[in-house]
Amino acid sequence: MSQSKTDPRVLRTRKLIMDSFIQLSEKKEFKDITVKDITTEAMINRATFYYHFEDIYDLLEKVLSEVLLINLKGDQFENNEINEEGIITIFKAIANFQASLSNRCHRGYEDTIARIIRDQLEVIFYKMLLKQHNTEGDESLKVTAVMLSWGIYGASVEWRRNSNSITPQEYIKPAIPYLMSGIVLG
Amino acid sequence: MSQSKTDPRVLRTRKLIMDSFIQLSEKKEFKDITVKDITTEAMINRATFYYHFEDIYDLLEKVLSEVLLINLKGDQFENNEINEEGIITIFKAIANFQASLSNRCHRGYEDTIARIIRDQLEVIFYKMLLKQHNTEGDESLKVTAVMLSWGIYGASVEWRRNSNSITPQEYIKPAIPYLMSGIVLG
DNA sequence: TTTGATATGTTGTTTATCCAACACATTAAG
DNA sequence: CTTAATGTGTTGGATAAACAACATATCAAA
Repeated sequence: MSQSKTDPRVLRTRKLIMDSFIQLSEKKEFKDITVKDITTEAMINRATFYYHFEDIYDLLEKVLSEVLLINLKGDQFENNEINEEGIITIFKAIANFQASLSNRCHRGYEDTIARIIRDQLEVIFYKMLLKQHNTEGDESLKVTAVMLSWGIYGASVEWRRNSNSITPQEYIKPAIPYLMSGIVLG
Repeated sequence: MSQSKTDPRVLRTRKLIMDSFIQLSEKKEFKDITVKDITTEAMINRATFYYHFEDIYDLLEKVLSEVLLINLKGDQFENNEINEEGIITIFKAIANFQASLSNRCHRGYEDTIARIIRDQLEVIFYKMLLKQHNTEGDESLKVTAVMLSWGIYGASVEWRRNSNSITPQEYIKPAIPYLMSGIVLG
C-alpha cells in the first residue's frame, strides 16, 4: 500500500482552517461565520479555502467527524468489537461532544449537526458489526447500524435534557444488556 | 511610501515558528531546543526555517525584541517622550517579561538574553531622547541611552532578586526623580 | 426598482514552501 | 582511533498557496 503521503502544507493548512473554525464557533453562531472570517483567522487566502473544502458546510461536516474520530481514537474504537465498554465509550464521546460544541454555538443548526453525527456513528457501528459477524452485504447489519446510531444519538440528547444530575455512564448503562442481547446478538 | 507588503505566507510562517519556539521554551531549556523541534511543532519544513532566520540565535533575538515591542506598543512608547510614567511602563514590561520568560527556561543563557534586552532598550531610549532634544548625531545622547538601558535592566534584575515583596512600580519610583533631573535633563 | 455593499465561488499566473540530496560538525559507543 | 547517529546549513527542481480579477448572489437602504 504505497499511499503517497499528502503534502505537509496541505495538512498544516487544513489544521489552521479547522482550528480557526472551532475557535470562531466559540464566539459566534454558525450562521454568522463567513468564509472570510475563517481565512482571516487562519491567515490563509480565501481561494485556498476552496482548494480544500467545497463550502462552509463541507468544513462543518469534516470538523465534526474529525473531532468525533479523535475522541474515539485510542479507546476501543480500534478493537472493532461491540461490547458494553465500547458502547459506553462512544456514548461518553457523543455526550461530551454535544455538551462542548453543538450545545452553545450552533443554535438553529442542531438538525444538520445531528445528521452528521448519526452518519458518523452509523459508519462506525457498521464496521464493528461487520468485524463481529463478517457476513458482508447483509442488509440487516446496515439497518442495525442505523438503529444503533439513532439510539445512541437520541440517548445523548435525552441525557443532556436531564442532566447534570447523572453521568453519561450511569445514564446509558441500564439499557446496554437489552441492546446486547436483543439487537446486536439476537 | 509604496512599501510592497510582505507575502501573507511569510507572516504566517514566521508566526508559526515564533509561537512554536515560545511554546517549546516553556518545556525545555534553550540549549536543548533544536531547529528540528521547532519546525516539527510549527509544521513547516526545516529548510523553510533557514529561509527566514539565520539560525536559532537569530530566532531568539527576534522573538525577544518582538515580545518586548508588543509589550510596549499601545502604551506610551508611541508618545516618544521620556517621563516618569513612560519609564515605569518600560520597567514593568521588562520586569514582567523576565519573570515570565528568561527566568525559568533559559538557565545558562541569561547573558545573551540580557544583551538582547539592553540592545532593544537602548534603541528605544535613543529614539525617545532624539525626539526630546533633536540634536541629531550628538554622541552624548547615545551614551545616555546606553546608561539608561543598563540601569533599567539592572534594576529589573535586582527587583527580581528582592521580590515578591514589592511591585515593579514601587521599586523603581523613588529613583525616577534622580534620573529625570540628573541624567536626562541635566 | 435601483444602488451599494458584502459574500460566494472560479481561474491563470506568480511565489513561498517542500523535498531530496548533499557536505560538514558534533557526540557517544565500541 | 573507527563507526553510527544526530544536528546544522545549503541547493535546484516540484508543488501548494497567494493574488488579482471576474461573474454571480444576497440583502438592506434610497
